[in-house]
Amino acid sequence: METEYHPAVDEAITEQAPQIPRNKKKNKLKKKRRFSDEQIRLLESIFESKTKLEPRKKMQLARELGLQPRQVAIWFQNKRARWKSKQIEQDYNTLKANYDNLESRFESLKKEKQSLILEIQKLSQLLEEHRKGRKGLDGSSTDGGGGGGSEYGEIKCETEAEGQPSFQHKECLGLQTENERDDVKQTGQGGEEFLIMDEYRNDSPASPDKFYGLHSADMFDHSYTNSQWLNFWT
DNA sequence: GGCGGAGGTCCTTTTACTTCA
DNA sequence: TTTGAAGTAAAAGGACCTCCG
Repeated sequence: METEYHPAVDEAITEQAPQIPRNKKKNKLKKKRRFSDEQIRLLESIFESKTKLEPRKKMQLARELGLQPRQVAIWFQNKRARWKSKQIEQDYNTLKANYDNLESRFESLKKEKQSLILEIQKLSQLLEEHRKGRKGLDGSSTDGGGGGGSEYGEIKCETEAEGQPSFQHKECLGLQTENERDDVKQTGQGGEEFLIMDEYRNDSPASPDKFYGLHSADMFDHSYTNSQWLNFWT
């Protein structure tokens, strides 16, 4: 709360800048008055350029303001304290804003993670159903056409990267013939990806980094603690 | 190098004053 | 108009540090 300054009152003070008693208890009649706007303005302007006063400058300033050098020193002292607490408040606000920002990013990533998990579950289920279907048809079909039509119309092979099955692609591998699948297993191409899917299906605690093929530490602030990440992924 | 005084800062508390319900 | 609570700035007091003789 800014208190209003009364010039009339102040005139009395600056004229007779209080003799500062070291022991105020012995001087009950001591008057304490606020500094004038002009005095404050000058003090503030000096403070802006330098927060600490050299003794010489202090004497000079005291003369200019009609104050005791000690009053000037005390004003600077109090001003530094006020300035510091303001700085702390500003720092707090900045940190809080950063924290809030991170928190909202964290929440949206959590949601994204959930929807990806659901998607994976759906796809795994489809894959499983398809495998069962293929087993039932074994011997009755020798179609080696490379997985043309399918009852699972929603799964489409969108990329065909020269025999290197992509993540999407391996779902399509499930639609290929047993022979082709065996080829993939033998060459090891895409094998680990099947493994990952199996791990996921078996509810094993597959590492998310491994699963998504990236490192969380690269995506997020390194200051995030292990336990916090653990909470995130569990 | 250790000592003590002077003078400075920082931190906490007290005091005087102002505002407002 | 008076009064008391709350807020604020000025000042005091003490701990600590540095410099200097």
